[in-house]
Amino acid sequence: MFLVDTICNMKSHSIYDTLERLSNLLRTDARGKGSEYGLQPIQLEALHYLSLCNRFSDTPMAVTEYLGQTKGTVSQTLKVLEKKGYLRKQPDDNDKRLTHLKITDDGLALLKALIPTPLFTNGCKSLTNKAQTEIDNALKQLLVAIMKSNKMKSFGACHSCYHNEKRTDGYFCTLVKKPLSIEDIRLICREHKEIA
Amino acid sequence: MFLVDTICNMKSHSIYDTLERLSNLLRTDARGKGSEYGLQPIQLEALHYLSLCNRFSDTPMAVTEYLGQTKGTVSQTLKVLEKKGYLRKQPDDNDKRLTHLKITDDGLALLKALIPTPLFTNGCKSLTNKAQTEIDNALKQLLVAIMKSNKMKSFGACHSCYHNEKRTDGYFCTLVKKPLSIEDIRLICREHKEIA
DNA sequence: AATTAAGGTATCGATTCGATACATTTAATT
DNA sequence: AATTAAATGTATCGAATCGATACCTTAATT
Repeated sequence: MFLVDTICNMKSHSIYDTLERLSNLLRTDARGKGSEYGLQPIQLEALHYLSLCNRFSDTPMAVTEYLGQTKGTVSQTLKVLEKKGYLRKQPDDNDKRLTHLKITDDGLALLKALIPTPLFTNGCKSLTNKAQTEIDNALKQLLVAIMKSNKMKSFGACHSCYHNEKRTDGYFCTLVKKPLSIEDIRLICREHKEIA
Repeated sequence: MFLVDTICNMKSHSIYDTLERLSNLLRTDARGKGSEYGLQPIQLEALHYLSLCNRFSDTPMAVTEYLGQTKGTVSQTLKVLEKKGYLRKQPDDNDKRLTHLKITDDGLALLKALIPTPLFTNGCKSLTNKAQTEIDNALKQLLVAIMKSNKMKSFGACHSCYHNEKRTDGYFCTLVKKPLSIEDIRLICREHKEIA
């Protein structure tokens, strides 16, 4: 195993190991901080997603796809968040199957206090701006590589999306056929498709 | 929030978000692959740790510290792994409180098949060696920064440990007061202390 | 010898999570 | 236009995670 790694210069084991440890650190910290508010890690992540997505991607199904769980599980998670007053449900005007999930002010305040977690913020503060930028780029590169080679939904922002058109009066999504604001194109979308 | 990020060139939000997504991808994949063998993500991670640690760090308490859980939880995890035949418990010769956890051949075969997960391996294969090295370094840098600034146990390998001495006939740990082999100093230790 | 600390197990309750079934609404097909 | 298929969302069940607590055994300390 080690021999093969050396010959092929495959770093996948090393990258995986480090990522697994970072993942555990984050999850443990999120669990600790979230428990002060009676929230589980997955509930915090769902709320976090809702603070980053656009108005076409704030439904239970979108959360389900983003978090890689089943819709039954997500349904329960959302019920808890709603009961605690961190989000409210809002029926869609046109499609009666859809429910939009809107974060409340309490929810936003919670996220601001907990994300990124203190443990993580401390760590980043000790790094130079240059190092932070390099780490940021490296992580994004890895994420894109994994998503592309496994043909997964990218959940990128509209500004890098195939369906987004720049027009004289702003932006326009050719998929949902609606105009997009400056705010919109910075948020992530479940229908995102990377520009060829 | 965004304004502050720009002024201070703080990438912590971006890094956190990407890391959270990568973490979810890994966990979801590990859950899916592990379930084919009746194993949960945390059980796989415990087994994975035991394949990386040295003979002074293969106890339930060490696993507890590494995974950031409580010893009760870990006790259950280990019971499952033992019942499924992926590890066996071995009492310590000197300290009757201690139990060493030894991975079986079945356990090793399982890890070889599941770690890194296919999703992850696919992603890495699409990257150049140079990119992989950069990502590997970036992740390690981030991990060390977080651990140092939060004064956490490093769980590094002996070759970078304060307690490890190079001697004429090999290596020696001045903490546990025992000689170390070439194999030993490549494994991670719960007592690891970074050289000054 | 008595006390304290450490390693480990057992048990409980709240929560996660996948699987399944179900209801409602929309889209597709005939 | 009527029927069928697909998509969204909820409810329920069982297995498993996880923290908390209590408890036992052994080692270290006083």
